[in-house]
Amino acid sequence: MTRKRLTREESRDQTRQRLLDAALALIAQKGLAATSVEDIAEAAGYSRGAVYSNFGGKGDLFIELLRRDHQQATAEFDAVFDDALPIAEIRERMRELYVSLYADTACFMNWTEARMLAARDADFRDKFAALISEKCGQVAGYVGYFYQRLGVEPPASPEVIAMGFMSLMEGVKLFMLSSPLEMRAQHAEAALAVFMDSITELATLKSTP
Amino acid sequence: MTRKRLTREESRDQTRQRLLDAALALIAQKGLAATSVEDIAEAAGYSRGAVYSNFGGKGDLFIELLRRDHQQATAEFDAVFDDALPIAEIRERMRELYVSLYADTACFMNWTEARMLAARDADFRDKFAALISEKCGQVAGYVGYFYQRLGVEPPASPEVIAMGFMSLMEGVKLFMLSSPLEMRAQHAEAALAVFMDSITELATLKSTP
DNA sequence: GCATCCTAATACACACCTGTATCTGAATAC
DNA sequence: GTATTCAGATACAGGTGTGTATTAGGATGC
Repeated sequence: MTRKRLTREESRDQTRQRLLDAALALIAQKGLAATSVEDIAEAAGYSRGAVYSNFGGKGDLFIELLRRDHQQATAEFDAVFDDALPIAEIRERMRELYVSLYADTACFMNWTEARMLAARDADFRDKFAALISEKCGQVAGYVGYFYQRLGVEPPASPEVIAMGFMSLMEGVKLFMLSSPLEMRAQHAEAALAVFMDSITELATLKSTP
Repeated sequence: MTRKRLTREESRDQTRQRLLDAALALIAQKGLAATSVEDIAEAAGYSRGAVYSNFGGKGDLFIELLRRDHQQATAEFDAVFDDALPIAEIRERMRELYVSLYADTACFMNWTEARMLAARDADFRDKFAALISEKCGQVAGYVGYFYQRLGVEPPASPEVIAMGFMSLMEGVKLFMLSSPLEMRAQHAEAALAVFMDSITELATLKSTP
């Protein structure tokens, strides 16, 4: 019971975080359209007024949710991407990070929901673009770094490889969540391995002719 | 004006097809949740009564829409997959079919919407599974056929390769529609080529050691 | 040509959501 | 300790949706 007395600002931030947490879970579960402002507020332990007081509305809150998630991921990403570390260490940490990110189904569902929204709504697409652009840059940096370390000419620009990689991941994950009987976890791994191994094996073969 | 006088059954079928066509376009554009029964009926030139008279409701109509699309794709698929034709001919026709299917954005959006729904709703997932299962079988058959003709051991089961292939396609397409500035058409092609070429090139290399 | 049947239109009852406007009570300032 | 400020609750007005029950009118059968 040593709960610290919160200042106004801290309290407000706590409210925002709780609302975002509730929205994360609910939207992942029911979808953005099926989730009402009331649902979110209630799940967070507030009333609708709290949402309108803290965000412009449901759409605004959703963007904020994506932004927060993106920032968190960026922070974790940056922590791994440290030039001082040996390449093997970076690779291993990156693999762990990827596994943990990939396991987060709620976030995945929300990003996919966002993609659908972006495909349909030009306004949202513009806001979404800023986030995706950064994310692409990060992954492309990682891809370029590894091809450079390997001393192999990449089969396409790092940006293109990065986007292909992300697309493959997202496609496999959505397939798995929507058709779990067809695409079991082991199949997903195998499918990813086929594509990834082909690329890396080919790169390795070409690096030592 | 030689419009044939329709029998009741023909008339009813026409109504159903028009409703499905309208739903196809509207749901692709606005999403399932944001499309009301009234929207669909009105776009098709009917009133809501027509929908409830022909389908169980919006959800039922959506499943029917997917089923119809699946059947059409199956028919086109079967037409190409003819053992009597030389392999090169099949390959070329398959490529054309794939390009035309891939270009159909409205259908793609609806299938992706269906995937999201399936990921969230167990009941829908079961109905969806039947369609996806068949589709996977078709593509897997195609994959197996080609590896067999090539005389190369596939790097994974045809089913797994098929699902990986489908996931990649869908992932790239969704990326392109949601982030058109990042993933332009040429990038999408390049990204697909990287993965596909790696696999086929590797297979070819291994077939002639 | 009349009775029947069936498709689709219309009317109704109910539920839900949004956004704004107003209010309340607790935190801050002096 | 009183006044002020602000986060969040509550009330309200308006709009939209669903599914069912009823109705109208053209197609079918005899």
